[in-house]
Amino acid sequence: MSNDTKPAGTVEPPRTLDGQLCFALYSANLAMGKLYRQLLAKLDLTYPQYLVMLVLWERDGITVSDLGERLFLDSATLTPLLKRLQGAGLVQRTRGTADERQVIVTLTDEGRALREKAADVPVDVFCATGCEVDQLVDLKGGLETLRAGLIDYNRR
Amino acid sequence: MSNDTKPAGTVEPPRTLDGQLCFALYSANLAMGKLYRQLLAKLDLTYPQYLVMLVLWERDGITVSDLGERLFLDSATLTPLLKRLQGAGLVQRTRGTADERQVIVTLTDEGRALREKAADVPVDVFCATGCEVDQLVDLKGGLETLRAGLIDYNRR
DNA sequence: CGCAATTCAATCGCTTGCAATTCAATACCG
DNA sequence: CGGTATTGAATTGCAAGCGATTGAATTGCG
Repeated sequence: MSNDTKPAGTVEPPRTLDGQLCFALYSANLAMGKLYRQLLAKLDLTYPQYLVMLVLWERDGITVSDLGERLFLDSATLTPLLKRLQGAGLVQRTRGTADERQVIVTLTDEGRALREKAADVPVDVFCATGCEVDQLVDLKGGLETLRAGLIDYNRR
Repeated sequence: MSNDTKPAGTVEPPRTLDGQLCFALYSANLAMGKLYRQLLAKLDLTYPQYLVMLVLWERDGITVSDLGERLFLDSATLTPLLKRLQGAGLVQRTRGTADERQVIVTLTDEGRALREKAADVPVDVFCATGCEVDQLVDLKGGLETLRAGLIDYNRR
């Protein structure tokens, strides 16, 4: 569970797989992805597609860039994904009128309706974790702090 | 930072993207991946390839299955990845003698030597997080607990 | 105004991740 | 022993992610 004994006052970075935060993050994310794949199968959504829908259910009619900023993804990932959502009839993509470079992503009636069918997903996820609420709240906070630090660093 | 006000005694699952643990996990993992891509570029390793090397540096000469069990990945992911590592001259793949179904993955001298060149990666990662050690230790523990719960659930 | 710099989305090429399937080798059981 | 079940790795097909580039629209600056 804990690290090896370490000399006081020294930070000893781990050399083992299980000692690394990155692997805990990586593998927990894989496990979460597998859970969502299972839960979202009945909605015919993938996990990233679900995240896009979450954004659109919050704020409909946003640009690809805005979606990307929200999800930390770029157009190389979003464009094909949005085309698949459009193919599934959940989303419409239209060029902006004011600025024709932009593409506005809009929910269809079907896309809006899917929100109800997805309503119990978060509850199912919570149950699947088998964790206490407080623990998950702490975890979420820690992840957000980590993310902020990494993004800060990634932007040099 | 915190959720909306919630009625006492009720767990109210969030409906917003930022309210979801899964998104914190997903996006922190993306940010971590970007950091590793940057740090590993000079080693000509991808992030998953680095994780494989971490395992091999701990225990050389293991099967593809063992690797998969350790990393929560299957042969469909590992086989092409290992072929690329072999192409890079870091790894050798040989059929097991006792059981010819198995493939034993072994480090080459070059693969072993790479360990030294990768020695400072964990330190760099720690610095990049901008977090306190205690915070990261807590986070790692929380992620491992979450992972355990999810894996338990995923196995029905 | 006119032209260079920037921005936005799309595209290409590559590497994961995984469900489903295949094929060979081994284990199991009557 | 012989045949079936299981196991291990590989393969196929698809959906992310992302670096790098492209092309078109807009901005900005002299």
